[in-house]
Amino acid sequence: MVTPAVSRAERVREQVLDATVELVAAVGVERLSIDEVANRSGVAKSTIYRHFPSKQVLVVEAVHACTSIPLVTDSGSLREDLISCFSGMTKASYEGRLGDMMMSLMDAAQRDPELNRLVRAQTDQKRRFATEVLERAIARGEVSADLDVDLTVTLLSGPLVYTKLVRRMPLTNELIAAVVDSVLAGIDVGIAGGLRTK
Amino acid sequence: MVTPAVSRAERVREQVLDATVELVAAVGVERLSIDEVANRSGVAKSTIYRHFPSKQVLVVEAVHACTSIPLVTDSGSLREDLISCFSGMTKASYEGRLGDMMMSLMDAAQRDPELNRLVRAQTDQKRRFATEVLERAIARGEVSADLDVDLTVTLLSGPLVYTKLVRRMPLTNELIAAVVDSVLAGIDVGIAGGLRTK
DNA sequence: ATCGATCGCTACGGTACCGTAGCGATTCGC
DNA sequence: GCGAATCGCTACGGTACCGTAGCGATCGAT
Repeated sequence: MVTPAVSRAERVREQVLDATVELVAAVGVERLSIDEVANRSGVAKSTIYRHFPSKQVLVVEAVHACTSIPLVTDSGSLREDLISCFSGMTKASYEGRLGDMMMSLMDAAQRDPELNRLVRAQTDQKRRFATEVLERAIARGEVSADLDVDLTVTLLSGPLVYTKLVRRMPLTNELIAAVVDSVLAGIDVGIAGGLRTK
Repeated sequence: MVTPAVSRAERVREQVLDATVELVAAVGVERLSIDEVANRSGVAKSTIYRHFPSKQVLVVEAVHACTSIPLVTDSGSLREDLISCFSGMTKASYEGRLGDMMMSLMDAAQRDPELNRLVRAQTDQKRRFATEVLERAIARGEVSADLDVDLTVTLLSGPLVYTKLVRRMPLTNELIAAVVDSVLAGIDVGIAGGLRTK
């Protein structure tokens, strides 16, 4: 038999992580059981333990496996960049497989230091992307340097996360645009009026 | 012995609910066990089952037991009312004992219809309070009737919930005021400029 | 004071999951 | 191809929790 494209070890690893993602999305982190992962993945429980020493590690790697880093655009327009940025980020993190895990992940992160670091790192990264977009706008004079960037990121992220996680409503492009436009409108008159030059 | 102020049944009920709140805050809804509630409350497991037929019911009643309805002020100033409204609501729901349960509660609500109704009802009620405040401002002409009230409530609630649940940072009065002021600034110029008459 | 209701306590069988071990079968590196 | 590593499978003892039952003690209403 020829050597397959992916080794057996890799194939096993993928199957296990895939089943883990499905299970966490379905029953949550707390009720995730290795037995069930073994059943769904078709991988023996003993083999799972050979690859992942603990449930904690398994979940962390499963999250990593379905985490994608969205592109940060630089169109020259703050509005366009923010919409693009938040559209990419929210759809990557709060929809699809990762989105289905997110709530349970955040809950478990309150008690698990490892998961806490993971979730916090992802949150911080998303905030950094948005911060970059805002600081570029400041650099080119589109927005006043007096802008409270951190608050603005919260004003932008909050409503979207709240809509998805708490209200469990879809994150439409219309909503993202409406949030961005509303916050930009606030920036326009925010500090002393006419701070946004464009 | 004289008849106590509260009957034994009431005292038992309180002890059980109290221990349940503590435990849910500590280990989450999923890992809540009746055995542990019995240990912490000093109430026998069999007695707990006499009062609460299932863990589901127990959690729901425990949440009800530490839920308070904040007052909705009517100062005549939209800004003051919003700050007062969100200050009361967020501190009632996202801080203290209920706040410690909230994340786990929302996670469990994704899989438990009963908890889902409970969480959704609380969210809807908070939104209704904020909606009332905004509609009163519209009625007295402080804000244009064209205002998208639902979006505005999301713009106000989102950043606060996000700050508390996702970032796990304290909800200071400064933050609440900053969010309210930012959103109000956006409303001012939001639709056609100068919609806020005051 | 009495008597029924309630409670604390203990124990039970049943279930689910843990993490490990042994042993053929399969696969991979050489 | 051949040896070694890996895997699937089964089984194991141990733990935690479930929901129920029995029984003596306590409480509460009359």
